[in-house]
Amino acid sequence: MRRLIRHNGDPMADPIVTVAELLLPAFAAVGGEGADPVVRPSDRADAQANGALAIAKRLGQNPRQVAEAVLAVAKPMLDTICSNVEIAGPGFLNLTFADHFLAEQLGLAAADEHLGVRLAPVTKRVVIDYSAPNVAKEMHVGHLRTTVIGDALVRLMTYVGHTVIRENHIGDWGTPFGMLIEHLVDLGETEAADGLSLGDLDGFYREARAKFDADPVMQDRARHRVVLLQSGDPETMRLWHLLVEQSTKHFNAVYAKLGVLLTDDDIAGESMYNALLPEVIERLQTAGLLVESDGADVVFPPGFTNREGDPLPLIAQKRGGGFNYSTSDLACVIDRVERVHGDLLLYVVGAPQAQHFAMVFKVAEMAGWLHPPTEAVHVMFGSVLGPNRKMLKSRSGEPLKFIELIDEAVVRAAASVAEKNPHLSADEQAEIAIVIGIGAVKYADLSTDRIKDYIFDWDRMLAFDGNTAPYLQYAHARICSIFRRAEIDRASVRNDAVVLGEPQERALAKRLLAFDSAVWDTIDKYSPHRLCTYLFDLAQDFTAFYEHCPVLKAADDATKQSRLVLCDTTARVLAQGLDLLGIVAPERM
RNA sequence: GCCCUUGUAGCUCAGCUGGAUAGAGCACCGGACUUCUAAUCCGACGGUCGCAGGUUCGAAUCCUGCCGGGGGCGCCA
Repeated sequence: MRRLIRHNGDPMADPIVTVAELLLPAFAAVGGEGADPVVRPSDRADAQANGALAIAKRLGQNPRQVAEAVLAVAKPMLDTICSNVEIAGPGFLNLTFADHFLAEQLGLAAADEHLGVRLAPVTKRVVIDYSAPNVAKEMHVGHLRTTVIGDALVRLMTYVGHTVIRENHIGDWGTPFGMLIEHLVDLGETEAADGLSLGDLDGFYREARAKFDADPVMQDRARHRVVLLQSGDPETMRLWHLLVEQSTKHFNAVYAKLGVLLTDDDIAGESMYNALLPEVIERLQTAGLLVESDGADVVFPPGFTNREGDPLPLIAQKRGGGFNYSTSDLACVIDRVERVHGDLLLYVVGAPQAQHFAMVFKVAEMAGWLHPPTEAVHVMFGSVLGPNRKMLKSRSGEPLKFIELIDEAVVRAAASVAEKNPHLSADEQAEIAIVIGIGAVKYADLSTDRIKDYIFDWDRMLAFDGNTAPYLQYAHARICSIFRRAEIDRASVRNDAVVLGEPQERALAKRLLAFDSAVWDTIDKYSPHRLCTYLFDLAQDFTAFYEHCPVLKAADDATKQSRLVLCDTTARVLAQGLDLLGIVAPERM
């Protein structure tokens, strides 16, 4: 990958970052080592450095004088990239970038395959746990957020150079499998396999559950079958595998439709950790953490209490010797640290499990399995709500199936495409409808702060105005249209000179250069909505530019070439940004 | 009861490692298509940032308390 380098040897970056680095020595000279310039985008100028106020407070000095002292040191450097620098208010340093600097920086970004986004200074092995559907159950809306957010994080981490290990922690183990396997036996393998391959996983599960609930004989058989499963009985394993196989076919069909990166190679189901579970107990025992309580073997991590205010245990081994999901998640930590050698473990799991993971991570730390710099993070998220602010359900009251969700999105998008752009061929319309429909669903999910619940609203997510995928995709398609119409090769303009005249050109250039910060901000907080907000701002800046600055009919050739660079770079940032979210940007729509 | 999380414009949401007048979008109102896709743009309207204290030169942002929403709190995952 070709990377462009700034004069100082560092890769290029957002000008805000560049100027912050530039100011660092001046602030250190006045405020002492490590004094933060606190550079932020400003509506009074291009950037403002607020660091003088903090220094003044710490040293008990007049903030304006501190700002002046900083400026005295930094002025020669700033003059190379700023057209105006002034001290304002109580001691803000307001910085206006010189047009030639922005133009030059944009030229570098345009020529850069990585669009000016810095690579990670240290490459980590990032293990990302996401999606995690259950075997013998259909994927439903409850898997939407983990799948979409997790996949975006995979793409983001990969983009900045980290090594990413995807793990799909499917629910393929545990007591329900006794019942499911017995039901399979009752139906006969061939018939059961046929039924399952039709995709009626939920029907199969429902029948098994009904039989189990009604019939004590079935309960006995199921219990016995669980024992066989736990002990690795070959015939039982073969039947179990049949269930897993049919289910993963279904998962893969969903992932393929959605454009999710997960494959069979990423499956790291609960069953995988089964062999490790006794070792977890042994190691907890050795570490002296295991306590017997009510017949179960538990660990009491400090800081957790129950209803009565008593210490809350993490149950490692149930009364009677069985294991549970805590045991499994502890094994999982061990595996990801010691076998996979992950430096950063991300768990993209819903917010209700916050306490569970806090306890698991705590116990893993106490046992010495998890220690800095290795870090485990529960990337939690809120629920998807229906218009009534309750959990989203289908008409029948069941959780909305994933396949139905996708299909409806595509049908709705197809209606819009047919209405707005009827002259496209049927094939092309169908293709675009898929990209728009699925993009809309994903974007709606990613564009709000993941920690909060959000209301699932078809009309809003498929609207062409506002912070939606179609709006961004449309901006991208319009740019492609310019090049198509003029028969200009996109790549051919990437080394052309940039000239910034109109305010819309300048605003667009500044925004394009902020892609770097947007990507990193998103990664630092594991919050894809930050990238969404950026892309929406970019699309708005672009359409403003598009309305005010004719490209192909620009006044002179230099302006036209420069605007083509702006257009091409915008399209690339939009397409790349959407791709990082797992969304496709079509060339026409 | 304890813990976690959340409360910003009529609606849906940004902003929350404290910074100068709180931002979008939708809806509503007024403009702009013989002009690179009007699936768009420009403008106007609209908020005691749940309430009350505190810290600070400065608080939507940090701290405390209260009120409201959601979730969790021993052998399901």
